Amino acid sequence: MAAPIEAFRQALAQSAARGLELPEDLIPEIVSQMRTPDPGHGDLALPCFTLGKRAKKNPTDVAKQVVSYLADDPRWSAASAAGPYVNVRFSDEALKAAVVRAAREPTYGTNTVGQGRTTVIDFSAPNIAKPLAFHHLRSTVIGGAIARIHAACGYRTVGINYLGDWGKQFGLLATGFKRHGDPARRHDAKHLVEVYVKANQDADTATPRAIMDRPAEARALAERLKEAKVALASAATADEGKRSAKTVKSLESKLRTLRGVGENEDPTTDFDAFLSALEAAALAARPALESAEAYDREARLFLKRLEDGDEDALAEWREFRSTSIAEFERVYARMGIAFTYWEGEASYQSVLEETVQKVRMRPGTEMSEGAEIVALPRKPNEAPVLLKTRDGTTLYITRDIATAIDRYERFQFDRSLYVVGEAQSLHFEQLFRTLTAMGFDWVDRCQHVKFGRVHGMSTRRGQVVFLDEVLDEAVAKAREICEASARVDPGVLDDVVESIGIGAIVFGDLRNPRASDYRFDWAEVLDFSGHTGPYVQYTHARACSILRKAEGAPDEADLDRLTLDEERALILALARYPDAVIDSCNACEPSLLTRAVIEIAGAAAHYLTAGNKDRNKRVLTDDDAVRAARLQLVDALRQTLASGLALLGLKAPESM
RNA sequence: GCGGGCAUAGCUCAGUUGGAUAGAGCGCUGGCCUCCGAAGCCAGAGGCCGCAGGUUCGACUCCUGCUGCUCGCGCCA
Repeated sequence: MAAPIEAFRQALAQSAARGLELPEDLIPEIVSQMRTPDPGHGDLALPCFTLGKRAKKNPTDVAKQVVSYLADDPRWSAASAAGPYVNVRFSDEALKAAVVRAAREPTYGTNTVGQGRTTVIDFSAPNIAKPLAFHHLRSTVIGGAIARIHAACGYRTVGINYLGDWGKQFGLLATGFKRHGDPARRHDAKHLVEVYVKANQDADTATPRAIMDRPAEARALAERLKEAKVALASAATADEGKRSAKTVKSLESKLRTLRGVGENEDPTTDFDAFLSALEAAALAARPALESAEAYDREARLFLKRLEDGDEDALAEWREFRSTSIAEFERVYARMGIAFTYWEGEASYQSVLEETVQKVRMRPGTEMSEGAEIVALPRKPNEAPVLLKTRDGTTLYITRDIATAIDRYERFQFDRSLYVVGEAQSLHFEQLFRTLTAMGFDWVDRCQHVKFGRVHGMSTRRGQVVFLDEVLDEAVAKAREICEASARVDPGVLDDVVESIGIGAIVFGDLRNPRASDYRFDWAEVLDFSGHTGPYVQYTHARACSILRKAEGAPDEADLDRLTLDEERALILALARYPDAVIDSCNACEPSLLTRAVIEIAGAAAHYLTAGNKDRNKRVLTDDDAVRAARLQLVDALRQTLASGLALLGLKAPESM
């Protein structure tokens, strides 16, 4: 299915190139120059600055010339030069012919650019023993959308959920269960999470250790503070003084942050009292550290048993693992997420040693502070790539090297995408660099599809927020509104409110460029007005409602009867949809599609509301021929919104 | 300390890879339900695009410096 706008672009570029006697291979460049102008100017604009350079002519003259080449092409209903810009307007006939019929097909927006090619997408990736939490939302939702979009573009799409199903956290859960677990609730995933949280606290060595380090840290800071104060007193210039003052201030604030609970001494006024308070706390923390270390050892021991193939330990591991997975699947189902494969660290345990060997062969390894690192050139201050700890255990980069190689061997991918937060940029940089150094030429097909953070989600008393509960809250809000409007058949109400509530969350996450951070605000999330998921769903439901009244769109209609400005704007928005699918696929950027869908819904809302004021603009008007054409357009709208929402991971209820 | 990211309307954010008069949602002001769905539509007010330079036909966009916020930085993933 050729994308309508792209066809117009190609035609314009071709006319320009031919007319100016420029080589055909400049066409992609010309196309890339094109812009969607302010609607007052036209439907498509071509700035002629670089084109002028190519033809060695004045851009204003070039624009005039290009316009003259478009004169007898029925594709354009208007073409004009505005200074160095060419503005064209698509002829209504060409536009309608290219869009309305096509958009009524469920295949509208699909294409074949990925035909015969494979994309592997690694996304979501929760840890067994931990809950599917709010912070998994982005990877899950973005990854799911990217996977569906690739499939729509004809790629063979392999979605992999790479579980954190191995490692110390598992030992913590298993050993913690003996102390805190309720045997009757062994298969209750929520209970396992509670146990895990407690076990994690039991074995927390970092906190007591930090408390014990504080006195030394405080002394060092105090020393630096003293120096900074001297520097401040003897500062020769105003600039120097400003810098020193800043240093003093920052050191003082660092000192204050060392202050724990119950220590009210101000380090800047009475340092000795402060220090002795810290020392007392450090002393008191020793037993806590010892017990935490004991629990930690116990957990590591369990992991050792697992690695040695101890059958009892493995049986327990399998049991906990499947309990967790069942819970994950329940939540994924709510969000319409599916994976081709569920894999995990555990399945790569056996190849890790072999992987380390490969790295040792090429590019080689070095020992550093007892750990084995990859021999790679490094930027100053850059952390090395640790292959093995000083205890000889491997780290996650080792596993990622192994999985990357394995995935290439299994799927011969053309793209391998890792939908992981931006915070792990360094890790992926190093992973790809290591793979390159190992001699794999397919590394450039791998991409870290990074996304920004979500700020401001209250972590209720420091605990993680269950994704499930976030969804529930939005669904509850949707129920409230739906019950008030009483428009939905009670038999499907549960499904409908589920679609709307979850849709609001998913759509909200996909609305902005994935790399941007965003602020999570409950008031905003639960407000379904404005350009939200429910807004698009609502528009879809309106279209469905009209089609219901008319008992469907007729098979035949004369599209020339679509003459309203509102109709043209809607058709134009529909026309841009297939390009949005391709663009969002190429850039792995679902927000491009989200925006296109919002544009369509906006144009549709405008059109459908115009009928309130002016009866002649109603879809269900008296003139049969007009009514037939309009019904086809509304059907195209309905279909396109449904397809777009589906690609983004939203359901499209027929009433709400 | 080193490295990355961000700074645009009161708030939350877009800005099509350097193009025309910088947009949207929320909030605010005013209008529209004898109903093709008001979860909607229309109109309006609201901007030193953080600051200072530079690059060129042209800069919110690219470069340099500064300020502020944020994230990451060896044996966790």
